[in-house]
Amino acid sequence: MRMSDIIEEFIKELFDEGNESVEIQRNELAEQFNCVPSQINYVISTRFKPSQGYYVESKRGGGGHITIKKVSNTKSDYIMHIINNIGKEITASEVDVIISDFLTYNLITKTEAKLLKVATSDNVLALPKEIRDKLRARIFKNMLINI
Amino acid sequence: MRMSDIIEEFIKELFDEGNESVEIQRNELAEQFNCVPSQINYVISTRFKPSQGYYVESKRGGGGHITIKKVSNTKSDYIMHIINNIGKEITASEVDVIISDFLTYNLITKTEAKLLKVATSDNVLALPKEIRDKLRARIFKNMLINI
DNA sequence: TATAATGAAGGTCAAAGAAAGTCAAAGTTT
DNA sequence: AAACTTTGACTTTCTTTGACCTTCATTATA
Repeated sequence: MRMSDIIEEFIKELFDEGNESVEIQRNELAEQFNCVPSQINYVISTRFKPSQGYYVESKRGGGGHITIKKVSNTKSDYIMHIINNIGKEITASEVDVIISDFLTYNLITKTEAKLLKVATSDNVLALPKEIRDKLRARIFKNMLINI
Repeated sequence: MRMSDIIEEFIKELFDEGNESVEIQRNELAEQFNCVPSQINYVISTRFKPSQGYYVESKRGGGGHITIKKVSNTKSDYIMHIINNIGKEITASEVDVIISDFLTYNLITKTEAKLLKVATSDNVLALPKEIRDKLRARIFKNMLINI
């Protein structure tokens, strides 16, 4: 196992004790794992990225430290925003646009995309248009809430 | 016997110890069998294809490795069987039972389960019962096909 | 007291190293 | 001849390392 993985694991274990944020000291940690300090930076920048749900702060100088916080994904924020902006009705092609957006930004998996799409497709929702677009909006919004 | 067959056999033996996935190191293995590293790629791409029930992941760089996973293709079989046995209508509670079954057998993720559930729930499908159960069956079956 | 020096952190970046991937040519089998 | 296998040169990706930079707190000095 690589050094970076070991360090990553170590830090993640610190979160396991129910902590929402974890404070480390770069040099201390580097010494503990017998690696150069900058390797800690490498681990943080590859394994604790915002896209992975972490937010990092630090302070230099005497008594400096690095604080890693677990953040509730901005993911849901964006999806929430979309949900709030869908009205009472929505067409299949509007849904399509939103889904490919989500895919582009990696907010949903391919399978999830397919599920969203098929559950809101015209074929499946074989109903009169007035009802269909309303129902689609309801289905879509409710599914999104559960992503 | 060809080198490729020997390597194939060797890897398959690793699975015999009940492992669901096997991790190898390309260079190490190549050295062990006295062949060039790229031959390992050849073996993997000809003998461990998805169509043969395997899924391969890898990582380069220091401590890199290749992970070969056996994928249960009973998955789609079982789901297919369920799909074929859903009639023209289905109730929310029947859907519930099927979903928790799938979860139990790890055929779907939690998110997928939630999506299936919400897209077929009575709340979302606020329609007269005769239409509702038919629509639900259509939505559910079509979603399942896409899992 | 205001400022300068010092030391203690952490940050950056690029080079070196370690694997794995690709692809086409050469060799074998069928 | 067609299909499959072996080989190796070259590429891409990820990790490790180290030299040098910036920031902050504390202590010494004008």
